[in-house]
Amino acid sequence: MSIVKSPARRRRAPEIRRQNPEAVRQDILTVATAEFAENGFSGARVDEIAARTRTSKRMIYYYFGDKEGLFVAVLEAAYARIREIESGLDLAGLPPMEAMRRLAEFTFTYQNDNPDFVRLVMVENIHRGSHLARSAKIQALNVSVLQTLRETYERGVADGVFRPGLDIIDIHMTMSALAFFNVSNRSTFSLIFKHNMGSRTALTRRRQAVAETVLGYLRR
Amino acid sequence: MSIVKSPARRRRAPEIRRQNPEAVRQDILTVATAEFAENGFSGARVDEIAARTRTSKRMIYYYFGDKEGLFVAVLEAAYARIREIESGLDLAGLPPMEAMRRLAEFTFTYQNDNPDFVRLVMVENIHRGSHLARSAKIQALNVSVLQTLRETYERGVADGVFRPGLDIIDIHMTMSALAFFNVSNRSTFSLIFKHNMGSRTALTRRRQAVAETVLGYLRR
DNA sequence: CAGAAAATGTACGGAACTGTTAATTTCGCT
DNA sequence: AGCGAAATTAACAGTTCCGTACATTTTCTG
Repeated sequence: MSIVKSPARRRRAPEIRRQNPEAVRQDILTVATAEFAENGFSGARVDEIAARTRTSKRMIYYYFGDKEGLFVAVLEAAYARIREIESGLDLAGLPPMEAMRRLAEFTFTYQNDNPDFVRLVMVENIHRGSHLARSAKIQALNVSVLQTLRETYERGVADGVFRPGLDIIDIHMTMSALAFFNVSNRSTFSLIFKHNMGSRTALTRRRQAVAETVLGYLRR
Repeated sequence: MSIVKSPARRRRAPEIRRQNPEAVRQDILTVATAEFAENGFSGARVDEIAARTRTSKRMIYYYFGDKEGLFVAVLEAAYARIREIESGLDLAGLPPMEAMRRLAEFTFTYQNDNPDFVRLVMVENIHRGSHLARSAKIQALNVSVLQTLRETYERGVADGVFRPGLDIIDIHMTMSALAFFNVSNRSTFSLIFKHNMGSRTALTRRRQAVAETVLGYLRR
């Protein structure tokens, strides 16, 4: 899938170059992320992405092959970003209950602050994960989340604060679902129930409720 | 929005007619529902819908104006369907805890059995609810859900089995989120965690976990 | 500095799509 | 029976949009 190699073999004066493949690639990715998140895969326009870029449409096809290739790259980059930040949480130092609350609240806050990520995942699910299926990196990236979760859960069981016998995947799914839905379904939900889910107070309250819900499921 | 009147004024031999506006309308709606759910709004093709219909493309424009009008009609019909079935649940006769469990399990099961509905809602959320915003019916349809939920919750508080002070919307949101996510994010989630969320046993287990989670949040 | 490879700009082909025009058939009513 | 309205058909106009062909410039290698 990667057409371009890392340009680490040139010898000198790397700063003076007029051409800058990596920057061009990144520029395209940034613009494409916004466009795909806003309009979905079919709704996104390659011409529109090209227009908002500092480069031309020709470059999109040069680096990413076609529209689908571009979307795959966008998805990979988005997942890489969230996992990188997520792995920075230091949960091992906290008591299990606190650690779980922290993880739940982080998940909620991150997704709320990064609606583009949520929207990209929605779009990819509409397409039945067909693009993500091509990426080998994805799975490796996400193993760590379960690892952290498992460790925290088992500490909690040993301490007697969590009930035993639960499935790690279930716990993760519950956290993700509650955090995700708050962003993904905000439009229809707010519309139908005339309830502004995006306001500062609503978010604080909901984050609290989500954490409570997760902990309630775990608590002995 | 309704262009066609109910054709109840003809006198005899209604079965022998060659023209049948209501059937044509319904035929279009059924086909369009599948197409929009499968491919999203932008991905859906009017020509494709027309081809799978017993009628022609011109009829789509005749009855629904344009592609957006067709999508609005599809959404309205989908919501009407789910709410109709939902209102058939008789929760007032059950003790509060049982009633809540029943509601949570129904929500889970319905959404699982009707992925097209879930997908249409996803699509509409990608479009920020712009289509649903035109429909006045939608809000009225959903008031009843909150009504039922409120009544059940208050009975539970009076009985001392639910803790007081909770927000009805929060409860509904939690139920919806857990049920919805299980369908909406199945593709990416299953892919990333190599966990088949669609299998019979996984569904039974998860439905149980979802009910537990909701009740855990409510329990005193 | 030459020659190769990488990167980029321009312009356009042609398929895919939405929506329309105009003409025809069927229906409801008196 | 016959008229006006509703329903339906067929063909197509006008865009939009993905992807490419071709040419050119820039950078790298030896």
